[in-house]
Amino acid sequence: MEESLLLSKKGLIRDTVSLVESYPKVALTVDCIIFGFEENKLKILLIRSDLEIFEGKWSLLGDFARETETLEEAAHRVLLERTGMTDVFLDQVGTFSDPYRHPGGRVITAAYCSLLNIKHHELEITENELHWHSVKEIDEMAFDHLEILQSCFRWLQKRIQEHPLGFNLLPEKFSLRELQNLYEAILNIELDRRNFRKKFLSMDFLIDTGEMEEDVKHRPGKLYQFNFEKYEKNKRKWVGIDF
Amino acid sequence: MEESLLLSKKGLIRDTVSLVESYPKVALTVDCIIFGFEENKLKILLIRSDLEIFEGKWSLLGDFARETETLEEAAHRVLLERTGMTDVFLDQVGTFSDPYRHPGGRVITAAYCSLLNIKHHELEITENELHWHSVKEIDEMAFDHLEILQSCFRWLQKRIQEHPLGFNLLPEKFSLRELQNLYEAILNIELDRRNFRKKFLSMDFLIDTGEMEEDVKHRPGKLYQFNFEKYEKNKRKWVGIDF
DNA sequence: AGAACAATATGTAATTTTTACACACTATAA
DNA sequence: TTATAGTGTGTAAAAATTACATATTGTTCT
Repeated sequence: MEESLLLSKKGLIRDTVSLVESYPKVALTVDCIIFGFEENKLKILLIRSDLEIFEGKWSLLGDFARETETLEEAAHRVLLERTGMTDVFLDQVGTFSDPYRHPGGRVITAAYCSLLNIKHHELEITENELHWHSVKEIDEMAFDHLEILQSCFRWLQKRIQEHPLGFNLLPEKFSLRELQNLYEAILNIELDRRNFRKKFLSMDFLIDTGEMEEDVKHRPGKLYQFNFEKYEKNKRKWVGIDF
Repeated sequence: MEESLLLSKKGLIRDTVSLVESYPKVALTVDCIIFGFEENKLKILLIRSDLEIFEGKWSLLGDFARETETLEEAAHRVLLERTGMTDVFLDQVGTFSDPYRHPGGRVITAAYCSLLNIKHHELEITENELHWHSVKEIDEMAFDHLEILQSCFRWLQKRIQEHPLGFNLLPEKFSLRELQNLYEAILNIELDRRNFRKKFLSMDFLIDTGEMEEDVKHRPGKLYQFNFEKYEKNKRKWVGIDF
């Protein structure tokens, strides 16, 4: 084999830049699926689509990825730009690549899930009618965003049974009832109050704050905190929640 | 608001094509992580990298995605081109987007996992030294492929405990011992023979073929088949394997 | 042919986890 | 003061998991 600028003696590719330039290029975006929990309902943060073709339809928070950032960084940036949040849990759920999913041409999008506490994050920016929607009531969206949402919802259902992610949706201090409502709402099942309590207390990462609920019109329940430290330490051994 | 070609009266974007054209574009590839099982070891199909910068290093089977195919279609195509297989299970595991993961510039890659039976798929094409490698022995790869492999391996470990995917790695007819070897190899644990048998038989999707192992130098075991139909039917109720 | 060997096949008792409940307690509201 | 609607705790039965023992059926060695 003759040596050249493109190929080495052994026929290996030298000019990787030209190689990459020869690939077809596509637009790449991230979409953030931001879950919250309020009034015992799972909610999601949406904006109005700003495309005429989707006039009136709701859309996920998304943006194209910049040249020098990872998709995860892009998702964090979108989250920051839209909600002002930093330091938040984010997980890649999937990448959606139907060539015709965007009316303007090929756009691939990576979906990132985030769970946050609605009360802790008052919406300061409400451009494009940004606000919380009850997940159950959403039946139509712009692009393939309904499909993406459903995919993320299934992911969440599975995830909260394996990891105590749900705590990110609750206030710092919460009652066992609130925790149970969260699980019931997301999994769409009813759970036995006593067995639920037993299960979570036996996992041993709830801290009794000594405080009680206030402003409830019945006997107030104890308030707990999530022991992140203990959870992180015992993570390996911990297998799941299993309802 | 003035109506224009770009914007509607309400300020909504009309020209979606220009919108997408304004996004930065990146090269997009798929990489196939093809697992197999042989000699009681989990294996993966690799080729030699054809980039000089990675001379001698091993690389996943990958290719850029074409303009009109989904990533999943691209993965199926790669699989077909490299192994001749059609009709195979494929699952998206994740998308890797470090801006510097490819020496020639930004290339995003989506990882797809596939499990197949090595004996059923003799390698006809052996270009680029395509062959099976023991997963345990791989400690260096081209690009970020080692990271991708590890990510897929963890995915597989989790997945075979939730779904009977492992059957795709075995011959059509297999003994319980082979099945146990598979689980032990992938999960890297030892399982009690009697309890393992009990667990799988109670799941009730193994068909006793009536046939026995041959060419073994000890008492031959029964051969079973996986009852895909029954599994599909009871999927919803079935929660997992749980070791 | 017979004995040693190396697996398969099956069973069972003890333990742990899950499930299905009952009842006492404490705040609010009438 | 009492009814009501929650919280907080316990417990017995059922189911699942675990830790084992023993019988069976081939091969191999002498």
